[in-house]
Amino acid sequence: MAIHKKEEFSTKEQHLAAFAKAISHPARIAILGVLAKRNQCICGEIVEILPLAQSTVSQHLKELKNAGLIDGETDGPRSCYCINWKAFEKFNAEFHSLFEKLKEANAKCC
Amino acid sequence: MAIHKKEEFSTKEQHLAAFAKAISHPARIAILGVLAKRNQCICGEIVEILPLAQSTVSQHLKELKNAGLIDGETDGPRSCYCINWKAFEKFNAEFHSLFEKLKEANAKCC
DNA sequence: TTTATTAATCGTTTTTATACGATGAATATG
DNA sequence: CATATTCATCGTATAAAAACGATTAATAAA
Repeated sequence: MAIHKKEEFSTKEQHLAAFAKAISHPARIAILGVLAKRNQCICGEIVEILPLAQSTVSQHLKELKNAGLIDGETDGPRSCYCINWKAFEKFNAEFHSLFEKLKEANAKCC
Repeated sequence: MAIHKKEEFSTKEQHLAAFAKAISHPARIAILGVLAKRNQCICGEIVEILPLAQSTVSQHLKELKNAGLIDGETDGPRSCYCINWKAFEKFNAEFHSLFEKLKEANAKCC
């Protein structure tokens, strides 16, 4: 990609795109599902459920955390994760708002 | 990535992830904005607006089309694109449903 | 204190994404 | 018919993502 051009778009577009990227892998959607069902759980439990190696799961968790969708805190030698519902809600609203704004813009023009 | 593991997740997870990937780049979100505002337009118009080369825009359009989010048909030497609102609505509903299901699963457990 | 458990990080490999210029095919215009 | 316009595709380069095994750091247990 020689040069990244992502910076040349609006903050809103970048923000929404980053969120979309966070959930653009089935493993990460599956992780959110596990966390929702159990409210919170440690990395090892997720590794047992997903068909992925421990290091790979850890990577996906890191990305979800960077995107703000989950929180994680250490509990002894373990790491306990849970969904950040507030952030998730906010992202959900943002996405819905994109859809509504597109429809609105379209209605104005036609 | 040695081996792809995406296939080992559920169809629903794969489907939603693919949709998220389609809108996971600011350029593609911007393209949707342009299409919504003008209802339909040709590739060249989008190229004039975005800070990207013609071939790059064409690639992004192809991805949006593959994801089903836009339709495109040739009009002489031009290619005219527009948003596939039905598909977009469906994806929007699917995404919203993910959020609701996560909340529901979480409510059951706590 | 030694040992085991847990998970993050490192290093590496392979695949995919992003971006561009150049080419080519199709159609429109002179 | 020759030329110009438009855009998709090709080839290429670089960056990022995805996956794994191995290592390491931290804590718990023996």
